[in-house]
Amino acid sequence: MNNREVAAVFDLIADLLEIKGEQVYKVLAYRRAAQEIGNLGRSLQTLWEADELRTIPGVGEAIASKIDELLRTGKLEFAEKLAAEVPPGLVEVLKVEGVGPRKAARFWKDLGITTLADLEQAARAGKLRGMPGMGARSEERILKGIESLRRRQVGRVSIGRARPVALSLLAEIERMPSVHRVELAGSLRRWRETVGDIDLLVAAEDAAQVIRLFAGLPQVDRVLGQGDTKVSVELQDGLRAQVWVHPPERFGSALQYATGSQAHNVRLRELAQQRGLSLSEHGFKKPGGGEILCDSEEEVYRRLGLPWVPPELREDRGEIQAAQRGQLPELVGLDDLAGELHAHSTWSDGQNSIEEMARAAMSLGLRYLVISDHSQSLGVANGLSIERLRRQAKEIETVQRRIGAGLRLLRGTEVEIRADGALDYPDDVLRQLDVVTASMHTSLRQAPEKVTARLLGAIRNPNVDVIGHPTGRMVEGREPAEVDIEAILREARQTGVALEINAHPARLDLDEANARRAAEMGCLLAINVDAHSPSDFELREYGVGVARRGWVPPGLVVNTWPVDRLEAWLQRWKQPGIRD
DNA sequence: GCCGTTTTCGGCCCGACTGTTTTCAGTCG
Repeated sequence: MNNREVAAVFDLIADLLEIKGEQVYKVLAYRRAAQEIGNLGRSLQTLWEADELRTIPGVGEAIASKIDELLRTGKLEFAEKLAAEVPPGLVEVLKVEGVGPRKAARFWKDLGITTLADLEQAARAGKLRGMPGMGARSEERILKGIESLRRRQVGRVSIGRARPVALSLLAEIERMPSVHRVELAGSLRRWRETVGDIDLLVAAEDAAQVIRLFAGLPQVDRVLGQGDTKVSVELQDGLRAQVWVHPPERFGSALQYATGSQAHNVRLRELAQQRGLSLSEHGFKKPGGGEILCDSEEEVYRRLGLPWVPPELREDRGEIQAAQRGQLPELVGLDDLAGELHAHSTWSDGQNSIEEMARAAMSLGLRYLVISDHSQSLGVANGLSIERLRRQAKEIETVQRRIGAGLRLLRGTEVEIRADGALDYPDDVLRQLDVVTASMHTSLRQAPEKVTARLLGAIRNPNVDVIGHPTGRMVEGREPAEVDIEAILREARQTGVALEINAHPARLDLDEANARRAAEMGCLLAINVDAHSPSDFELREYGVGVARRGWVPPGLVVNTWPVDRLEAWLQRWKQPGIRD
């Protein structure tokens, strides 16, 4: 069983226990464990073998022994007994908006409802309105919730889809009267790779007006909920958005609250309690009455004795302890990126010429650009034969002369790691290139040993500088190859090969958990956008978001380095005495 | 079920919104 499968079991247990009416803190404990395991960034199997399960936060004696049973037998007796007690179909019912564990349990015990279909039927037949606290409007709401659940299928959408929509909403709100300031909040501001909904935080005097105007925007399909300080809507394209409006003098605490994560906020509120204060989105409440207002986030953190914590770190994954010790990591930023190591042109499957790509990179202030078109076996992407690769080198030279010294063009390739593990160009061809990125695009579903061996082979080839999108995962829709990521990281650390954080929002590979593990181990990384057109350069910020969420400092990212340091690294095997 | 510069037992955040109620429970983030 892999991490995700184990996490799913604990999430299921949490749902079932909740319906059963088990005490909430037990339920929370299972959820916490599921979340930690899901974000572990290293294989649970490895920790299990080393008898280190208890080092995972939120994993104590009971959960550790359940993990042990799962990894040994692939099953969990506790979960099976629970599933016999509480119908697992109710888990779907829980996903309906407005239905929580209490109602789900009532539906089941009073009406025998055990599936989403049962619930729909009962609501249509008007059987729910007799229950305590429920009337005809509740039935309507539940039917709408079921419809919406089916339409949305998956709850979260990729950040690449949500962010542009969010920015356009933000621009609309900025134009509204009495608005001082608008910021993205929630998981978008934290740069999570998927987001549940778009959260926007507004500082304005006239909250009622902002809420009214927002609810009336043409993009809004329907209003899900509306109050004095917030409004929640579903947009025409199915995305959901939530807007909070607070007066400017409370903006800091409100932004902090709306940014989350929930787990981070819980920790902060505990810290506030230790200081005899109560923290909410409105600010701090003092015990005898009286308030402390915070117009900036810095002020919120300062009152808790902490430096400001970057939103990307706010997940309760050690950032609060690090802040208390004054040891928050220095994080790589978009401005740190000096060059791009992964760009395609019309020579393979890019949409623009080398010169167009170069000029676009220059206009963004980049100092170097590697042209890395696909290699010969990747026919679908018009991969370059050795002959075309040679001719391309001449064009790169020509373009370099035309554009001048402002941008250094480097000759590269994205060489295919073939299914048998061999690289798609012979070593003497690779040796003549400045930067070699080796990637897998085919046979990603090979057995773990095989696909890991392919990557290890590429890393050990002294001509290879970067491993491109190492696991082959796609944010929406494709699982990563089953690579032994620990082994890959160890080997990359050993050889000085950089692992790519592919910044394209469809990929984001390495993901944040693997990026964090890589940074912990001191592996070199490269934040590359894999550009196929000039506009793709704009997407680099998504890769930076992943890196920051992975606590990656700028020094480990090779394309933050100036060109002379980069070149010294590229020459690392060519110095005599090394690796002979 | 987890966890400990208050504790190995007794805690474990805080408020808005909804729908149904005359004061609140449930849900959500």
